[in-house]
Amino acid sequence: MQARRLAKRPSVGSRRLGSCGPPKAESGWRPARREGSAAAVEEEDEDEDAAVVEVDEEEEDEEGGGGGAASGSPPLRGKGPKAANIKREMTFPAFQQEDVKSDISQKLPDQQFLLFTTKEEDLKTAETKKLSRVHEYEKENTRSVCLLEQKRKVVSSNIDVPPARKSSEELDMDKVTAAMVLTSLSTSPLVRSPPVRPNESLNGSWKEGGFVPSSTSSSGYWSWNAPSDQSNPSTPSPPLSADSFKAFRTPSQPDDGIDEAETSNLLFDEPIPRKRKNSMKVMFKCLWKNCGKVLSTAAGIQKHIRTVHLGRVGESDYSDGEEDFYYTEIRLNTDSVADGLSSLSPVSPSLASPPSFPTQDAIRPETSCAKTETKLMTPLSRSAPTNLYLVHTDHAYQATPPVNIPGSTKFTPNGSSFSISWQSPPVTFTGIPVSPTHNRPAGSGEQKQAHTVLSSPPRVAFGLRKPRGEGKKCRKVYGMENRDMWCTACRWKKACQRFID
DNA sequence: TGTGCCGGGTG
DNA sequence: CACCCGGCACA
Repeated sequence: MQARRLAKRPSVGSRRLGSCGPPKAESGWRPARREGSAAAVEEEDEDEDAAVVEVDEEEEDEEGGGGGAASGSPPLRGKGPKAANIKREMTFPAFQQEDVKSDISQKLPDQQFLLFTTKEEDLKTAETKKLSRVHEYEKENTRSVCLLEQKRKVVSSNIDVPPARKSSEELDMDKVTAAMVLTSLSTSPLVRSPPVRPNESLNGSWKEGGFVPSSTSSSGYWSWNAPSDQSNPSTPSPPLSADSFKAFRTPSQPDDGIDEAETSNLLFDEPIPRKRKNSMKVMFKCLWKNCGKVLSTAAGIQKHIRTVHLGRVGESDYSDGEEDFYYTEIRLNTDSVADGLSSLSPVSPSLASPPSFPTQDAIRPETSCAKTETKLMTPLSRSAPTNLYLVHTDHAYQATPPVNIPGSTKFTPNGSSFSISWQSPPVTFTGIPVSPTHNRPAGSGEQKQAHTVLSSPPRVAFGLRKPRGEGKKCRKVYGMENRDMWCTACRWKKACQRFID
C-alpha cells in the first residue's frame, strides 16, 4: 500500500497539472494570441457585415427613417474611420454586390437614357442634365453635411456628454460619403425623376435584381426592395441613393440626430412624410479600467484609447484595430424610459436579425457575443444611471467592460491576449483564435465564445463540483468504527447514496 | 481541521 | 466494473 502510494504520487501530480478542473489549475492557462486566422475570419466578417447592412435597411424601413444616422450606423458600428474601414464602408450588402455588378451596368440612368434616346442631341442633353444634376447634388450634399453638423450639436447638447470634435478621419469620411453619394447620384437609375421610364421588359429585369416599381411609381418614384423583403413595398429608396448614403456613413458619426427622412429630403428634395424621430444616441464608451470616458464618435474613442491607454502618441493615424476592443458602443436613450424599453425589445437592429446571423448562439455560439450580452443586460447596462444604455459590442474580444465588474471579459492591455475574469484579476482564457472582425488581425469569434462562457454562472462554466451535501452521511451516522455499515459510495469516498440530499 | 466527494489508479 | 485513495473545496 505504502509502496503503491509512493509510486502513484508522481503520476498524480502530473495528472493534476494536465487536468482542467478547479480554477486554480486554470490560472495557468495561456491565452491564445489575438492574432489569429485573419484571412478566414475576414471573409466571414464580410458576409456578416453585408447581412447587417441588409437588415439595417429593413429596420430602417420599419422605423420609417426615424433612426436617421443613428440607425444607419449600426452595421458599421465600432469600425473606426481607418483607411481599412473606408473600404469596408464601401462594401455593399451582399445582394447589392451582385446587383451592382450586373444591374447597374445595365440599368444606369444614362444607359437607360441611351436605350431610349437615339438622336445625338438627346445624348448631349442627357450629358448636360447629368452634369447639372451632379452639381446640384454637390451643393445639396454640402448643405446636408452642414445640417448634419448642426443637428449633431443640438443633440449633443441635449445630453451631458460633450461631442468629440470631428477628427480629420471623420472629415475624410464625409468626403468619401459625399463622393459616394455623388457617384451614386450620377449613376443611380433615378433620384428625383427618371428621364425615361424603363419599359416593361426592363422592369422585369429590375425585379430580378431586386428593384421593383413601387406603388408610387406614378409620381415618378421607384422603390427598391430586396426580393425577400416585401414588408415595405412603398418606401422610396432608390438603389445607391438614400440607402447607400446611409450604408456609407461612417461609424464615427453614429448619431447625428438627423432623420433618415430628413436626409432624404435634403438629398432628394422629396416630401417624405415625417416619422417618429429616433431618440437613441449612440455613444462610445471607453472600457479601460477606471476610465469610462464616453465620446460620441468611434474615431474619438479610438484616438482616446490609442493615446491615453495604449500610449501610441505618435501614431494617431495608425491603427491595428486593437483599440476597437477597448470601447463599446452604448445607445443612450434620450427619450422616456418606456421608449427605451421598447428600444430594448428584440427589434433592435442587431438583435432582430436572424438572417444576419444565421448561425447564432446555438450553432455558432462564438459569434453571438454582442447579442447575447445585450439580451442579458450586462453589468454595464445594469449599472447605467438614469439613461437607458443599450450596450452593443461588435468588437472582437469585447464582451463586457474591463472595469471592475465581476464576471467580465477583458483584454489585457498588451493586446497579446485576452482573458476572462470573474474577479478583478484576470484569469487567462484559452481559446481558439478565430475570426478577426473587419481588418483587424484579431478574432471576433473568440470574444463571442468567451462571452458564451460568461453568459452562464461561473460555477457552471468551469464545471465546479456540485454543492456539498448537507444531510447525514454514512460516516457521520455510523462512524469510522462501523465503516462496514457505510454505503459503498461512502466507502469508496464517493457521493453518499444512502443519505442523498 | 473534519468532511464530502471528485478524479483517477489498480486489478 | 469494483475497489481504493489522493487531494481539493467547503463548513
